[in-house]
Amino acid sequence: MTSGAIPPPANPLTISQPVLRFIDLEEVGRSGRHMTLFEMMAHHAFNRPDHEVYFKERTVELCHELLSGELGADPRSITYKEEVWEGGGNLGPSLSVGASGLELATLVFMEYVRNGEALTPMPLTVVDTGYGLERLTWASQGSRTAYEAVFGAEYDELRRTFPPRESAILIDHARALNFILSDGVVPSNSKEGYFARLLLRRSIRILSKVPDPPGLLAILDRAGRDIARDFPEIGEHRDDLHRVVEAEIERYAEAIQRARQTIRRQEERVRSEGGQIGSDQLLAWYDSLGVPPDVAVEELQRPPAIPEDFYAQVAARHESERPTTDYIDRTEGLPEVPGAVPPTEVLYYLDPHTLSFEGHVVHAAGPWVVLDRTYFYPTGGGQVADRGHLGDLEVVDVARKGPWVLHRLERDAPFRAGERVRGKVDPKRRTQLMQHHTATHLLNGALREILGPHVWQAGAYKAPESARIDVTHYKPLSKEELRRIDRRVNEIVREDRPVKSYFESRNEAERRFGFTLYQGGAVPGKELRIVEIEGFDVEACGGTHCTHTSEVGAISLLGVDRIQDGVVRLTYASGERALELREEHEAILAEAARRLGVPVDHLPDGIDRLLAEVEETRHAARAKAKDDLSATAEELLADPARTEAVGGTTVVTARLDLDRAQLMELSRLLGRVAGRVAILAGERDGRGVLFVGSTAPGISAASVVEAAKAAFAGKGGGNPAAATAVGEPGTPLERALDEARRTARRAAGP
RNA sequence: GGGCACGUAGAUCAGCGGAAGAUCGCUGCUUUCGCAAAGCAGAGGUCGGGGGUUCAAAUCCCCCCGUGUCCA
Repeated sequence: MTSGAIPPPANPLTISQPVLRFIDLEEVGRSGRHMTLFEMMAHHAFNRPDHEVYFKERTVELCHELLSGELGADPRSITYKEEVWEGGGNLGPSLSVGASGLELATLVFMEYVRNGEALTPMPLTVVDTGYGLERLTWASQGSRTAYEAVFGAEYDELRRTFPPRESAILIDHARALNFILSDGVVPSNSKEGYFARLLLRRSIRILSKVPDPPGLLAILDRAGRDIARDFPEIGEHRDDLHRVVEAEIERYAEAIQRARQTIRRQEERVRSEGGQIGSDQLLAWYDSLGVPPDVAVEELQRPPAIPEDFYAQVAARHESERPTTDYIDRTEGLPEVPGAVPPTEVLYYLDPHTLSFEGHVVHAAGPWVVLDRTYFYPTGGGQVADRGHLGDLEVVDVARKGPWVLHRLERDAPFRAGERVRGKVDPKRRTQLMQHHTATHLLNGALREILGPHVWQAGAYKAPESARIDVTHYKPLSKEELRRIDRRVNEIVREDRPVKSYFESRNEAERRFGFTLYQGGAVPGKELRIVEIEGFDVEACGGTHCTHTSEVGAISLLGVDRIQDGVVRLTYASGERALELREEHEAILAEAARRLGVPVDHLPDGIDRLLAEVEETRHAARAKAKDDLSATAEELLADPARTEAVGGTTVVTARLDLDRAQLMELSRLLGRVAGRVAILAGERDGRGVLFVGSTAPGISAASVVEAAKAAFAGKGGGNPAAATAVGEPGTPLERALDEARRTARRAAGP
């Protein structure tokens, strides 16, 4: 709007909107004036050379009239401080307006565009103002802090239990939470969800510090009551908001519970090693376990002092982090189109059923072709592009760039500008995409209906093979919820409701359907394309859709994932593709049943039997291996050539055709009786392996191996009970074995 | 989006380069009219997945996956 690309909805324009501000979070309750949420009122003017609305003088005049006239401020107390404002590449002078030292408004006059160091005048100048409603309220009442003026009785009520700062934080957070939670934000560990979590957990912490505290839900309700008059959805979503908050309370309690346990164990370990918990450990616990320092200290027997600047130190821990922005440029790889090329008339919006058409080539470069009109749908809104043919050539991709639709052909386009060309959209693919897109809207509607109004689309993707929708939700979907969602969407399909796609003015659409229209994100423009599934779901959407729900065909849910904290993904297919998948699945089941030799309906039992059999076989094999080794052990002990008694120690020496693990097991069996030394040799990949086990007191297996390993250039080691070494290929393993035996004998000898 | 912590038996966790453990739960036996309880015995593990280093990896390194948490 400031650049003039999009016309303002009105000129002059007034707006009033709630604004969330998190950077001053620590100041809330402390400064007496900061809040996480406030109402910002504004009046704007967009001055074109041919149409001057108003600029500096009139703006100041209007502001002054409001403050001194309408609101009755003493004109002598009103101050104007001149500053330079810069933002979004634009800059200009600004005035900070205050009364009796309190800043009430900012008046910005955008005049210049910055290009590096150079400033060029803007094609249109803009008046941008901001008046803080809460500040005006405060100024008009003259109370000690803004909280008393703004929150009134709700604040006073909390003051009976809490100190001023805590009372202010509680009521401030409760008001902000009412807004963000009823706006579809679900508490989570990233992005806006984290702000919701932060506000909730800060509130819970404050409440937990007093005995018998008021309930968080009650505080939220009280804070929401007033604003629900202007924002009715806050009242309407009350029950859903309660469920979201309750889930978060529970989750936090679990996290703290786990953390307490971890803290106790860690202190025990540190103390057993003679150490002590330091304040740096408190920081680490807060960071990784989420446990506030005062809670951690409760668990410790010898707690460190909590640093005064604890939260500043937390911030310092995160200072060196550099957020990388994975900015994806959708127009990357697309060719430049000369500005003189006329924009493409897009016909798929109005008529998704016409798939064969004629158009004129208006631009062609390499494989890319722009037509004057097209029915090809370009990739966008989470729906992949159509395929088909232009003339005899295959269209392999379709993309949108600015006002043009670009068709990419399988090879360089033989067309010249002005040429007439026949386009054919692949009907099977298009039908499937339409079914998946409409199915996505159906799922979105059903999810909101069944899970609650906090559900908001967080992403979607519609391909011919399958489609998926990501929605905000605070816990995993239960089997029962999935079943109900499945039933509900297929019910709407069977009811054959009309799906209407039409254009409507933004204001009118918002008035009729509310902001839930913007499931796919904000859409620019004064006109919106609305896709309305009658009586069920309405969204602003540019995709191609069926005209009746029955055309979608049966929808099969294929999977559900939690893709991140607070976001659930459903994958599904409908129409022909759903049938294909069903056939595939049935074939897999039939084949599995055939291989198991059971009827399909006995498959689970058949698998159980098979698993039991496998288990049994494994058991038997293990037992047999053990028996074999036991037999070997008996043989060795009975063989005078391999077993000798020295003092109270029995030394068993043998070279066997066994691997490392088997040598180890055999040594263990020989060592069942105390006072035995097992010196066993085997081979692996042409290298000699020596394994020594000892249950004889005073004879260390490690020292035996240490003494013997030089004989076969071995590397290895171990502990007093067991040790092993592997030699170089071609070295005499026998010598190592002898050396080990001599060492053991010497150690055992009298 | 980034940092940190954590993934080991059905559950909760210990072990942090040398022969996979504890507690609870489970099964059996002893005891009891029976239950609870106790004692004894036993089953249960590709130590999240994949690479690498090493004579030797649950343990060290790298890459994934999952969970938690803090910060934008």
